[in-house]
Amino acid sequence: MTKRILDGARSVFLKNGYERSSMRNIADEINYSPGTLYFYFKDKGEIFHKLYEEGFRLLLNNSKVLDNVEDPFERLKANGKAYIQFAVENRDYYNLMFLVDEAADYKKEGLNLAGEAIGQIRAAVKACQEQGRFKDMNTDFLTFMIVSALHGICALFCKDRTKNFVEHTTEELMAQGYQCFILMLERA
Amino acid sequence: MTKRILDGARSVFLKNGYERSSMRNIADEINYSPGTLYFYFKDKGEIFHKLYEEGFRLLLNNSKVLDNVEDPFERLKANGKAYIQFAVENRDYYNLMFLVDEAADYKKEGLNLAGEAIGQIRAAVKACQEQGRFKDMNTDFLTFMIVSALHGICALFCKDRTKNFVEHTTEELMAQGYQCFILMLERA
DNA sequence: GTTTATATTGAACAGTGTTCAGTAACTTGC
DNA sequence: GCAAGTTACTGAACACTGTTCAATATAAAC
Repeated sequence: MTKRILDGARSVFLKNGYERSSMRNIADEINYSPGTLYFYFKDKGEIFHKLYEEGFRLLLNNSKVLDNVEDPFERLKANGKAYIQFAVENRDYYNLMFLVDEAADYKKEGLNLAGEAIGQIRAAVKACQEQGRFKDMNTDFLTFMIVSALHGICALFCKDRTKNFVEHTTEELMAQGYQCFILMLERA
Repeated sequence: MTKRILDGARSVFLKNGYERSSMRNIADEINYSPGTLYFYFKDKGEIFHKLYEEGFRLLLNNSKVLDNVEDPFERLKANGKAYIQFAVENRDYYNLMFLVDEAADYKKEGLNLAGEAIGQIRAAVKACQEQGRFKDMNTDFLTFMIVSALHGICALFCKDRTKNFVEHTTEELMAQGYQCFILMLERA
């Protein structure tokens, strides 16, 4: 049962992180012998990739409801907020999706989930421009910049690099830092 | 000779990445027995941390010369540019410094190198504010936002997540994305 | 009931970080 | 010069890692 293995892997990966989880850990979790995992999956990386996909579907489902927001700038703002919220609520998924090297080996093949997520942001940016906002800016570069800012906030959070702002909690930093960013986008 | 070990470790770590480098790899590189490394260093993490420090000194030296730039906003812009340039030219150091979990375990003790780097940005932001710029924004949140944007650009680069912008090269994306960001800061 | 397909095992291989008794090579004191 | 002491270094061993594979058990088909 591949589902049983994935359930075990999810539990172990999201508890200890990818690098610190072993095939034997997963096998023990579901009372399997380590060899059995290789009957259903090519290697550790393939199990990883299934959870990587799972994370993206979660993220994309979260942001799909925001397509209803008509005003493109409001939609852009909501997308960013949802993105950060996803990272906070699913820190371990976020790590798997964006900060584990393993992902790079599988990125090319098949459906491009990261590209789909970026596509949503890009579409909102473009709609903003057609409405008169960000007139003098290149769509791709602006999109990349926005994605970078969002990812930066989440990556600092995921790798525990927020302790240098002693005056504020991590949650406050992320929320208020994002508000700052939005404020700047509004004025640009 | 700790220097000999660090030279070997630097060469191996920066070639294969931290997780994919073994103590035996390092020992082989300098014709030592694996056990010898433990005579000079407590564990793999301690070797890592020495190179982590090395990376920060490199980064801080790069940006120290920018203290001469009198205008605070120009200084801020130059700092960001130098930061991105550092990541491009020292991708593996950047990974070690900001994207390897190991670092978290050593973060607390002694001199806070990351805090020093952030302090420079913060000082420039504050000077900008005293000059009338970013008047209505909180210094810490704005600093965090700027650091996030810079880190986001570099983290996407380091983890090879720039392939979704097929139209442009990675270098172009980083440079132009940063220009976009600067443009927005200018108008805020 | 026998054959065939599917599941599952656990030992084995080469690799990992780490420890440690043993040895070699210098330094010091006389 | 020679013994004592310190420092440097070795390589085997331990428990772990991902992965493979012959052997075995379970289920399905005829």
